[in-house]
Amino acid sequence: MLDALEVPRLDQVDSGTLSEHVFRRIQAAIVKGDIAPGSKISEPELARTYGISRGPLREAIHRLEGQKLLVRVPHVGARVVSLSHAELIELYEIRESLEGMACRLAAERMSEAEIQDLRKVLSTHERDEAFQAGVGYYQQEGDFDFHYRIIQGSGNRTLAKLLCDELYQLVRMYRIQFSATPNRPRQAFAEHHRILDAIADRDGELAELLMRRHICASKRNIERHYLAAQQQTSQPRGEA
Amino acid sequence: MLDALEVPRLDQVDSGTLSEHVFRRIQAAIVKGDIAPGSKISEPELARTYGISRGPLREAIHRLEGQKLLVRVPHVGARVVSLSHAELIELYEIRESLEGMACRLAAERMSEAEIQDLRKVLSTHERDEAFQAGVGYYQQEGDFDFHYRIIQGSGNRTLAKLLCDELYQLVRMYRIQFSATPNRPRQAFAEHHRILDAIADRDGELAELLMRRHICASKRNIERHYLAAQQQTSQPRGEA
DNA sequence: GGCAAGCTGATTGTCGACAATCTACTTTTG
DNA sequence: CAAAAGTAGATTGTCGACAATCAGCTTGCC
Repeated sequence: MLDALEVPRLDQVDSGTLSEHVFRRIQAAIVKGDIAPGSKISEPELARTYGISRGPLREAIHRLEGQKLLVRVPHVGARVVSLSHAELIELYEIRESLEGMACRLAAERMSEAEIQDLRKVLSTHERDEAFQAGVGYYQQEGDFDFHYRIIQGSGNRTLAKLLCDELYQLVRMYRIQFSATPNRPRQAFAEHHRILDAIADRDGELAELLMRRHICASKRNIERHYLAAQQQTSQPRGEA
Repeated sequence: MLDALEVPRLDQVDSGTLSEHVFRRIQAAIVKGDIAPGSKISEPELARTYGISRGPLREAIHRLEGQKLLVRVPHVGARVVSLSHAELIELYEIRESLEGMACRLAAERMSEAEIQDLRKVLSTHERDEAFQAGVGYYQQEGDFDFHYRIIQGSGNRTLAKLLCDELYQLVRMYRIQFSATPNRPRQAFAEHHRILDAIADRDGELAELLMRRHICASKRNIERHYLAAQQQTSQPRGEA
């Protein structure tokens, strides 16, 4: 009778403050693209939408700004972030450095059980997502996301907070935006496997190198995307 | 007659919101150590101190939390951060990776004028601070700080925002706490010179390596500090 | 006498209203 | 007719008060 009475799902509820609740809802809406990048955030409108006052809403907005999902300018208001090509590349360069380091540490510190567990995650992806032809491959989240697990496995909790709490949702947002690339998922999957092999071999140096190359490949993929989009807008009747 | 009338000091004022103002004041108080690490932040008390209501104060607290100078727990309140030994080391490992990268980029992208300017900053430090025997060497701030300039020179604005807007004040806080180390300032100064030489030579690889070693040396210096403090507390009458 | 339960005081979370500021439109002027 | 100034509306910033929650103490019970 006391199954789940006293324990209020510690990992999901995160305190029942309205601010926290609304923060997560808006976060999801932005990452999923339900609120368009670059669009303006109206405090009174959102407050009505979620049925709360502007107080906790403003708190949520500030936290979203900390996650780089919103850009705020005093006396004007907040807008959903819309990274320029250059800014997105810069973000990936930072990831290259940080996740490369995390991967090296993970190779040195992850337990055998964690490694085996991660291998299981990869094969789950292989089974479930191969059918979807990679459509949803990039929409994995949290513990089901390869990169997320590697970072957690680094053992550097400060690094994990930085990457997973602050930058992760932003990366995820753009990951979803670019998820329509045809062959990239299959390639990324192969790269993940090789990275995990290096970790299992406890070869930190190689693991770091492979992770850096993996992120660099994603970066180039985005660059190709932008280039294609630009050609399409500058020469609209070229191939259409 | 219109010298500085219409232009309200763009770089200093940052909008005249109370929130912004109080944010900067509390930030300075924490970094300088006027508010002790680990001490609790009372909203009503601070609101009285600065003569504002709790609204803008809470906004300032949230921004301080984003800079990792405060740690907040729901329904309990905020405390000034007090990094454990392990967390401080983790922070320096992250700096090693990120500032190493920034230094490589700076070697590739900084203009000759910027390099010459930075050399001037170093010699200013040499003249002014050599007399103070390094007491205030670590209290340089913003554009007068070698690391800050290197990061800005990297040209990666996303990286600069991350390091200078979010992590910088935290680093500065601990830099001030550990500033009493006798020989370290002189050594750090020599290392700065060698890093700048590598940048002037446009040797990105070397510049990155030297910066990483420089930060690693700072890290070891901190470790020595902690070790000494621990020996003193565990064996109080050993050397006293 | 020690420990647990209830209570008191203070603190944090939330709300609605007022003031300062910005955006967009209208009006006026060259 | 175009551009600039003025104005109206809405939005953001700020405030004080009330409700929910937590920390520490007193009280009662074993």
